[in-house]
Amino acid sequence: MSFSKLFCKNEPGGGKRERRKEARPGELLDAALDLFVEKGFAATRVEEVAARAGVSKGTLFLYFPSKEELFKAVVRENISGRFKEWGEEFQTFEGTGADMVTYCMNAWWDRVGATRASGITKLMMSEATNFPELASFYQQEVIKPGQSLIRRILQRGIDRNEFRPLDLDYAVYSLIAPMMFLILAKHSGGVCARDDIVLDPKKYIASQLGVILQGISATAAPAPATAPSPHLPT
Amino acid sequence: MSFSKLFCKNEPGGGKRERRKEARPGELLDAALDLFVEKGFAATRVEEVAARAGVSKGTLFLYFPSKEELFKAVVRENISGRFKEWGEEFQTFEGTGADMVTYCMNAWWDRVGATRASGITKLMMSEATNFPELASFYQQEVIKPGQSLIRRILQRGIDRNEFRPLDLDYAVYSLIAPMMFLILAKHSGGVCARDDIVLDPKKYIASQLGVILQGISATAAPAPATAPSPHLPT
Amino acid sequence: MSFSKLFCKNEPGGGKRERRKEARPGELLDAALDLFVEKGFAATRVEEVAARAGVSKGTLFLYFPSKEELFKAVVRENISGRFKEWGEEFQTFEGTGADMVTYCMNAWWDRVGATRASGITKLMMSEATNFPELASFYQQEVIKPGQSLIRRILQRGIDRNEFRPLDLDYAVYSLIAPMMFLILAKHSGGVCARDDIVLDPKKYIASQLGVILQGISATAAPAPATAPSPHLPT
Amino acid sequence: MSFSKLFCKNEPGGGKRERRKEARPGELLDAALDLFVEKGFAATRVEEVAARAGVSKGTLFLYFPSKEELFKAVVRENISGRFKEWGEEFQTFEGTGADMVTYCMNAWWDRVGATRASGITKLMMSEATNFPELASFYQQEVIKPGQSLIRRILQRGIDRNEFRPLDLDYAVYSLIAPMMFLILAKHSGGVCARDDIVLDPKKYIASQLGVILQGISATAAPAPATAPSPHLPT
DNA sequence: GATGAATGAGGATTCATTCAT
DNA sequence: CATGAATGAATCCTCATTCAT
Repeated sequence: MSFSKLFCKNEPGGGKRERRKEARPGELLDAALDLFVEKGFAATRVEEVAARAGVSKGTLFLYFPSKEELFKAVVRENISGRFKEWGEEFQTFEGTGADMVTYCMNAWWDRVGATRASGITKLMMSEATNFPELASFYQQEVIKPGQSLIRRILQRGIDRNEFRPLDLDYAVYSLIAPMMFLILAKHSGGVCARDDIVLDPKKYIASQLGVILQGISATAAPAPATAPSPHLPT
Repeated sequence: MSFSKLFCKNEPGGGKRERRKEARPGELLDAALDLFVEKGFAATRVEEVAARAGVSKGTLFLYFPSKEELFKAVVRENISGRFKEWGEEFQTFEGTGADMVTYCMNAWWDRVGATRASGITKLMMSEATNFPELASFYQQEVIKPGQSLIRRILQRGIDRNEFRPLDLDYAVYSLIAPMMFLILAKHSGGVCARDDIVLDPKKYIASQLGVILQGISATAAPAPATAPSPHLPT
Repeated sequence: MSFSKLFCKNEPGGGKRERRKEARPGELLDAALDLFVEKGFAATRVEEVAARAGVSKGTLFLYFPSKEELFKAVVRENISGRFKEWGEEFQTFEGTGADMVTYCMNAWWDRVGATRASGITKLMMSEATNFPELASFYQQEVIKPGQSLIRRILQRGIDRNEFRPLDLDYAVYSLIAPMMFLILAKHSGGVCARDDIVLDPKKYIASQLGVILQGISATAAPAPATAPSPHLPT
Repeated sequence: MSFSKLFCKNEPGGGKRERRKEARPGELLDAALDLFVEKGFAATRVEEVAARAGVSKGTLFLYFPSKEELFKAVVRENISGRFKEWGEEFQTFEGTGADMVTYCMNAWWDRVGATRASGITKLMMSEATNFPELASFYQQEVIKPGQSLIRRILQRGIDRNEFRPLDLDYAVYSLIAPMMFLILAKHSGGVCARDDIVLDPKKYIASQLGVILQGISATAAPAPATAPSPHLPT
């Protein structure tokens, strides 16, 4: 259930003036998302949010009782609760495990990573400790469904003898970490990747897939036992 | 060269008052690191930092002229400029590429990831846009040397025919992303990983290494061509 | 051109809230003038200024970005740039030099000295070294035009053989010093004049004029040569 | 009775180290005088005073229990209680009234105006309202004795038919205002006089005496009746 | 005595929130 | 509904004063 649905009617009817009026909360949420992602919660001023949405400071408080509630609305609004939908998609998926992983990562990028909503990931990272209830919400709505989905994909590949046996509790991160990193790189002003080499998302995903798929393939030679580092100094 | 070294002499000599004088900046930086990492720059109150360091508000300003300078000092202090040292270590490393990668990731975790200094990664992510000059500094001191080191490790493995040919501009992220993710997971209050399944760092690293090393191995069967997703819907 | 004119429209129209909006800067400047003159810049608290203007602390900062800018505005606002206007008045003045001096001093008192704006003189004295740019401004806007005006008045009298020849570089102070003193006496809590004998401004001016006009008169016997003090001890 | 006499023994005996020690309060008073005159009471930091006196902040509080007491000591120390002494000087003065006035003004300048102690005049002007008890003290010690002295000088001249009859309550200011102005000009960073024409104190005094002495002379033609200004506009 | 590290009350400034228009 | 002027709690920072060494 999307928060903005409560306000933003999709019917195109009505004059431009009226549509704007009705669109206010959505515009505020959009503006707030951008600013919260860019500057963080505390460093974002409500007046700036209002200004970017083209309304006055007071108007913001007509729709959101406080800055904190605005923040929560931004997060809730932009959390893709689409995992059930995706789950069903994969239920009927016909193809190899590799296809499925490939499709999954690309779809995630296209539908979430590449959109403004992906900023929520950075936001949650930065603000989780300041908003524990949002963190819980995020756990329930994103982390757990997301991991479940990935587990099922990997399990399917293992069952089909396409992937080698894996400890799924940890293997999921072989898919999650690269995607998370990509999203963060996009929103973190160049402190994740080199700022002098453009990071092309599609190439990045292809590169990661190349490693991961070979890395979990059942047909590939097993990786050498991870020997303890020979002479690790303190 | 560590910032706090300039202040914090280890000799226990001197009376209580004087000894404290020399320990203050270090104590303040430690307290500030924790709080900035936990709450972010703007949401951290200087009085709280001072209290955690066991001093009063005013004392903090005896050592740092402003909250912003305190923040910069925290970042500078905790950025490990140890890449050169590591580079030399690897120069003389005798072992397989896999050993080297294994050693590298474990060493990174032991020396950086597992320490409080790793919080800087989260901090930079959150505050990079608010402190562009720090972001540049981080680029120069961490991102670029870190990537260089990893490139050299991968190149060595390729040259020795241990690793398959890789586009190094992207392959580096196969090592970086998992480590970054681990560090962030540690500092982000459960919004990176499931909060009901303990994420054991060593197991995580082992799992990642298992995938990565098989994934870049020259002897493993090549990963199936990453076919374009068969029926990706808009 | 008065600063407050930019804000304080005289039309009484508008509701209470709106009317106040336009009156605020003027009210704040008035309150600030009084307090700065009475206590000095540093010893005046912005909250006190706001309270005297009948608003809260925050409101002051709606109109002036800082205490210092408030101070500058107070000075600029109250510096009478009326010397050009006065110059023109004197251009067409028909009367003796004595009339002119008499008129000048009385007009100065009535239009500046007797008003609250005269406090600026004390302010500039006290704060000139703390606000060098304001001191320059005061030089340009008050000191130089004022001296020019007086020079022209004296020169006219000399040209008409009403006044004896005078070194104008110093003679101007025979008019300026008494007026300055009067203004300071008004604003300095009794440390210029005896506090048990009321200093009546008009009588003071008449007395000063009596001495000055006879003192510069061409028809009066020349003052005895200012003999070096006969037995000045160290 | 000079305050610093309590501390500053004049005997030159003792080593350099010891003499410095004994001289501390005097050095602090000197430094404080300069800074209070330059910046005002509130804007002067005790640390700056101490630094200028070459001691540490804590040392200042060994000699003066508070910043306010330091300020009072500065004022008391520098208020010349020499009027009685001067009165006796004039008791036996043999010479014309003009000589006496001339001597008086020059002596005032040499003994007070030209010294650093003259800064007290500016200080009292700026701070009188903040330190009412000092203002009273100044009244008793400076204003009243000073005016008495001048009254006696003028009265003597009138009695000897050298000066025309004068309303002494106001005539005193014909001597006081010019001297006060000169002192203020010296301490007010160029906001009293033009900053592009050097104000030579001796020439200034000569010029003022020229006007004043002719202005109060009994032999000079009376100044024209100070006609009310013919057409003073509102 | 002398020092200067430490303190914390006090003051400038910000900004989320309210509310009269 | 929308506005933006007004508010005042919250926060950074200063600096007179204290006190252990």
